[in-house]
Amino acid sequence: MNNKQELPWDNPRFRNWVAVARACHVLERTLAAKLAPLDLKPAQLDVLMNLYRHPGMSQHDLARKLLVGRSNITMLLPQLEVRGLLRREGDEKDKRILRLALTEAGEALLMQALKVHMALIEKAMSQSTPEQCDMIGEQMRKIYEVLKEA
Amino acid sequence: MNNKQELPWDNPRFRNWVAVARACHVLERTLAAKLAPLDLKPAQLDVLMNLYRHPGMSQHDLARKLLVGRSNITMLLPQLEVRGLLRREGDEKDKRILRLALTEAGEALLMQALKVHMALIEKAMSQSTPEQCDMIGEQMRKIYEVLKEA
DNA sequence: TGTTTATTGTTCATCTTTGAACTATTATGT
DNA sequence: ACATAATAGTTCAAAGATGAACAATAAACA
Repeated sequence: MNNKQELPWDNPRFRNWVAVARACHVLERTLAAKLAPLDLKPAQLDVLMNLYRHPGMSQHDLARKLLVGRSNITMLLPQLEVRGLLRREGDEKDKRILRLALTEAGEALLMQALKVHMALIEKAMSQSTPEQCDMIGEQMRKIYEVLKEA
Repeated sequence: MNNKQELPWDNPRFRNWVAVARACHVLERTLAAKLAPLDLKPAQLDVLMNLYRHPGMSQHDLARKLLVGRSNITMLLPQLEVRGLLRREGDEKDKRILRLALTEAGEALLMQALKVHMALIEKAMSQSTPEQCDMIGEQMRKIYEVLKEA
């Protein structure tokens, strides 16, 4: 009963996805190290990035964008609010909702952090042609869509 | 001073990498949900997979493979050892080293978990042609190599 | 040999993340 | 209007991950 041929490691999709996961993991850890001088963690940078692009979003929206629980956001935001990087103001129509936005300081720190992030990604993907890079992004967006509602 | 054109979101590499990270994140969370019935977490599955492929490896080797700290391994292994999924035996030549290997039960559980993992990856990457899939894996392995020694 | 340096694994304090239970507010349905 | 559902955010306890300090062992080298 030799079922070695059915092992995942012989399957290209499996092997290649493992490579994706490993690349993600190592890039995340490298980013954490490079962000340390700014006293910022990857999760916090994700928050700042999303608030920059979607000012006025609620904590619930933010949690969904970041693929984390709402309680995680609750624990994460006060640190950034105390540092004066973002504002939270109650929605006037719906008193349950807190609307989030970056402050000037938050935007300034974000720009510094983005330089670091950008440089790292440039370095990581410097081996890919623009066509390869776009194709990768396209496939990954498909994967996200397939799994989002699973 | 309009520097919008220099923002990362206008950079294809940045946008595409964000898609990679999101796909990774959502697949990891989906995997965690699908592994729950086996009482196994993704990190534990990673351990079992590595021990299957590299029986006799040390905890230090395992930590490097998984891109985590040694202390993480120390905290992770006893749970699996108590469940009878793996063995730890001291190396005879070097008494510092503990050699790791799966038990029969560990191998059996791994096979079940791999079915789940495999099915999920198949579903996620079903939209990609074999050529696209291989190219993605190739690029990701390059990224890993570039960042490994950063 | 004897001393210093490196390596392996553990411990521990700290930080992060998670999910369930809870409060307050809004929406729905009768 | 009133009761019931659903939603936004918080709290809290438990689990996970991290890195520094440590003990035991091995390696390097004088």
